[in-house]
Amino acid sequence: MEAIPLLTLKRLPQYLEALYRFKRAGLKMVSATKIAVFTDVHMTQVRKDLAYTGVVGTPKIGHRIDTLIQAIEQCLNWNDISSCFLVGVGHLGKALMGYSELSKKGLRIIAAFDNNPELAGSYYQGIQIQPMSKFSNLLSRLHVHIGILTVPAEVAQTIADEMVANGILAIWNFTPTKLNVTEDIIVENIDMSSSLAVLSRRVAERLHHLNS
Amino acid sequence: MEAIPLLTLKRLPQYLEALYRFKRAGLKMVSATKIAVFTDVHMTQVRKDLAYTGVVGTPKIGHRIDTLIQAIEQCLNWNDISSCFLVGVGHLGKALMGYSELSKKGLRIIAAFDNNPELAGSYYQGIQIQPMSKFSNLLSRLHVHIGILTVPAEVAQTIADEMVANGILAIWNFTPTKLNVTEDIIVENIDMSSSLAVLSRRVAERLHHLNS
DNA sequence: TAGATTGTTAATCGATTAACAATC
DNA sequence: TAGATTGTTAATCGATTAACAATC
Repeated sequence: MEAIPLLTLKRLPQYLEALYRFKRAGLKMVSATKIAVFTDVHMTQVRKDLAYTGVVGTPKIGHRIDTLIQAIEQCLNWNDISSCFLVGVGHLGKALMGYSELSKKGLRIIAAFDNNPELAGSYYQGIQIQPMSKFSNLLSRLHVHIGILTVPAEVAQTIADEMVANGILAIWNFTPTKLNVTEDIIVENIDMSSSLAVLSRRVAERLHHLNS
Repeated sequence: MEAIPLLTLKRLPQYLEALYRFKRAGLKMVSATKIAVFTDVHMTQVRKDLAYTGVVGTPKIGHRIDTLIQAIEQCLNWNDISSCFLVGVGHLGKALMGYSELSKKGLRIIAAFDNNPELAGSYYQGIQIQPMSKFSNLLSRLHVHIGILTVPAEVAQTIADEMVANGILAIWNFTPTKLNVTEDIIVENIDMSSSLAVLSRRVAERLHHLNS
């Protein structure tokens, strides 16, 4: 399994999105150029990125859409479904629990946890909600590697520690807290702050220009 | 208003987070080194990034934390609050409506919109929910530039078009749909897919290594 | 055949890191 | 004074873009 550049990895889902569209539109073949136009990525970039997936196109023709979808999904490991746990059944947690796209991207939430005793035992979107006390037991029984963290910022570190102590391998962190975990734990942050930083600044620049 | 590199911009909120912590811990001064350790960013990188905010530190001493916070917040325009509209009061929308950090980051949701007639007129977290038909009217009256998009993927483009038609300047897009808008509209995407791509791949690589 | 496309090598660009003089 | 820190210039690194030969 060779390394794929981080930025290539981040672009692959965009290509996939484009490919699904083209497929829905009834197309069978696609060129890097077409994908480039759709995704606003440079044509050569697309070609290079696709090369990382191992696909080989045919000159003058392009790529079979199906083959390309397969290759990218395989690259991202979105073919075989990984089970995961979600901790923190607030609005954000529920949004994810009801987000059907997740299973198309290789992730299935098989249990949710929340310390609110009123929720314990209930179901949401077909997923049972457990008290945090059951986390350890279920994790070891169910071979889960990934934890989704959607708790309030104040308890994020505590819950993350608990996840790690129980043997979780990777945390998808939706909280604004920078988690302090050992090197071997994989952490991916959904970073609203950095996105908002870019948005705010660009809006400010725009308004500034309009006024001068 | 000079340009700040995109990646610098994205790191500034991390520094801010660290600075708030240091401040809460009672510190008055901080060095780039300390921030670097906390954020896992290279020391020199931190120094360069801070330079973009215009602050000047004192050799051997470092920076005043308060000055630094001020400078970064100013850079990101998080000092003066921008009003914004949110469209799509599902779980994700509600999560944002209840997210108090937002106002600390210069954003206040002053109205929410949803086409579910049952919600029309009701309040959530003190924010009134309006039918989409009122969008245009309120926008022109209230001087709003930013729209938060938390609708289902299928209608994202339609609602975005509506926002743009009514004069919105920037869209913070929480849907997985790539919005097709004119050049002059600022779009910032919260891209769960690319984050999940990185997570999935890294987990797959890790498991692959463990098994070999 | 000619045009479109591929894959790849070379050139450019931008961002990160290293090195270092200045200094409270 | 010596160590720690700053700000800045130079070197390195990686990613993007340009150029081009190969080809169905």
